[in-house]
Amino acid sequence: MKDVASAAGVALKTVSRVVNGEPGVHPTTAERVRQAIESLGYSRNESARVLRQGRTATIGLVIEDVADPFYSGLNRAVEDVAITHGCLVLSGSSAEEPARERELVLTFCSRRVDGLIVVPAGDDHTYLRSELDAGTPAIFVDRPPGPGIDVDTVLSDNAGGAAAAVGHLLAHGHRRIAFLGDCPSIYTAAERLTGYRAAMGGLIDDRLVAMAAPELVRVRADLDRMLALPDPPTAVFTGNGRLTVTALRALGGRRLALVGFDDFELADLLTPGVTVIAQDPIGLGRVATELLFRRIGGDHGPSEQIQLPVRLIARGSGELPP
Amino acid sequence: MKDVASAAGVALKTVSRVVNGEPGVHPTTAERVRQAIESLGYSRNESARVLRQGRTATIGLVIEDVADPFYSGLNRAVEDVAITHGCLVLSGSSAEEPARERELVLTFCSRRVDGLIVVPAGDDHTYLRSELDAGTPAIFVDRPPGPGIDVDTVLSDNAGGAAAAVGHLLAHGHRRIAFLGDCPSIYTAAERLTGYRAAMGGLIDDRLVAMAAPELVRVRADLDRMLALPDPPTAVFTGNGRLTVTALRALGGRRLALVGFDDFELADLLTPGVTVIAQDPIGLGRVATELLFRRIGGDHGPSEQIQLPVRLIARGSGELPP
DNA sequence: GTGAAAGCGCTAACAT
DNA sequence: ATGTTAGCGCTTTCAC
Repeated sequence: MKDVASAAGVALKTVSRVVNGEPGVHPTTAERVRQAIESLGYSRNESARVLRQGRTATIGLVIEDVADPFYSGLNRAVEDVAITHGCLVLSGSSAEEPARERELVLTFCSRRVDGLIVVPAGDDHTYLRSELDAGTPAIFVDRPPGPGIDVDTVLSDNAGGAAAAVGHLLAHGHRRIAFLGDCPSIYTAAERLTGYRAAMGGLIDDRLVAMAAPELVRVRADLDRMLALPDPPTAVFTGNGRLTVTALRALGGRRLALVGFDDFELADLLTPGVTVIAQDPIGLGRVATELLFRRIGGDHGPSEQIQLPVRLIARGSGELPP
Repeated sequence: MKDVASAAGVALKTVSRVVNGEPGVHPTTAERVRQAIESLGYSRNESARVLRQGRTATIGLVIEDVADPFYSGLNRAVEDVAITHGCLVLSGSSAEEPARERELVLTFCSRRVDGLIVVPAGDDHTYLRSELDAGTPAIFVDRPPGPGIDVDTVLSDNAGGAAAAVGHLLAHGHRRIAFLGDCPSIYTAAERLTGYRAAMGGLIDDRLVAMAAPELVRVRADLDRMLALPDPPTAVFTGNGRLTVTALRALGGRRLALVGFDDFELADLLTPGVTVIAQDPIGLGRVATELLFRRIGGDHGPSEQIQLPVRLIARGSGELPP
């Protein structure tokens, strides 16, 4: 910038004004400066600007896995909103490991991101306390923070969606409805179990409930065990997208009514089409990011807990008779 | 840092030494400094460090869409390699728009990223010349740069894969093989057309070749037109993952042998399973990022053009008889 | 083993 | 309309 200034025969500040489009520069001078910038191939050093202004024009996004279709859709929505605010997105995958989540968040903070969007992997977020106090806004998405941390939260209606799934199967005549959920330590899995239980009421049979990581071997064993019961399930509710796919593989040809939590591409092309409770990952990302920019903009109102609706999409598998 | 120094009763520089783990600090002093850091909740300002050192420990990644399964897999691979080098990843979606690609790249450059990984949307990359000259390494992935730009490139064997797909269908007795490709202006689409033509040899019939964006209405019209010919195709080769899925939807129940470029989740669960030419998005990302870090590390050897193999996965749809 | 001073490239505040 | 000065928080250099 100094070189540009001397090349254009003006002071540093004038170059700064031109670069930032600030008013109060004579058009002729401005043009001269622009020429100098062009011929020297100058481009402003954002790091220095950041250091001075305190704003990085960057937000940090921690998700479970940037390659997961659910989270990558959310990622895209975050990016699209960020770009309208002139912000870039630093993203990282926690891989469902609390330590990695923490490390990513703290790294983002040391880079002085303007705000954070976090899909938490762990349930202890006390490490965030000092950053929040220091004024870095954070929004939790998909899952709430651990106890004692008061931040904005954007969640899907997990329990309601699960209840709707079960209600749909009940309405189609099923009474023996199994639930395959993810590890109960994961918030969403626990919520969906709650919704399942509420909707099943007195029909609950614990032998029809299995909760663990979505591994093919494990899911196949669970299904085999349930189907070998004297009164086997006639329908199954799977607790997330990966479990749905794993269960379909495990079922092989066996036809069982099925409703899955989470929509996925090609659900309509399978035979039968897969009935799902569709979350709105793009909506989650968009709402969270808009809220984040309100906070960055200085909105210090009480923390908000937003819940987004889910919707049932009937495609055939959930309408099979018992 | 100043506060920490005075709290610990030492000079600024000593705090810096402790923070950076530099040698030459008395253990007792170091401990006192660490206590001060702890109690003040201090964390180093990376922006200032960057300003001073010139390294941002950040790389920029421009892909078509962070939400696309192919590119999000690549994104994850880039992240995983970057993290082993202590780097974070700024990612952005070009949405297949050259202007957006350019803007993202230049924004990343003005933030002084240590390196760039680009899936180009446009074919004019002269705007990168000055950045490359300034020493910012860039790796192009999936598609090569426009003319006159000499950078490292990591591509899949598009033509070879397409030829293998057609060869597979020929081996199963097909002679009337259609090709549904993406816009021919996209490098990969053009390469795959080349491979298709080479493998078809004298069997080429231009009425069986259609290239345009993967929209359901258009793909359905193309297929309908081809299937209404006096000698309709008995097989189709689709030029990318989205076209494969769109073609499957457009075909509805009609059984036609099919091989698709790009693997996708659930390809094995459809009936019949979908035979594909599988690219290795994770390999592309990993190889590109490893090469990038070699460049960042000071390797100024001649630019490399790397081609990754693809492999055919037979699942049923490509083995249907004519 | 420790510290003082200079300066990275920029912008904010205050001249002129 | 333009220029001057100070300083963002850190690392580098060199002195103690």
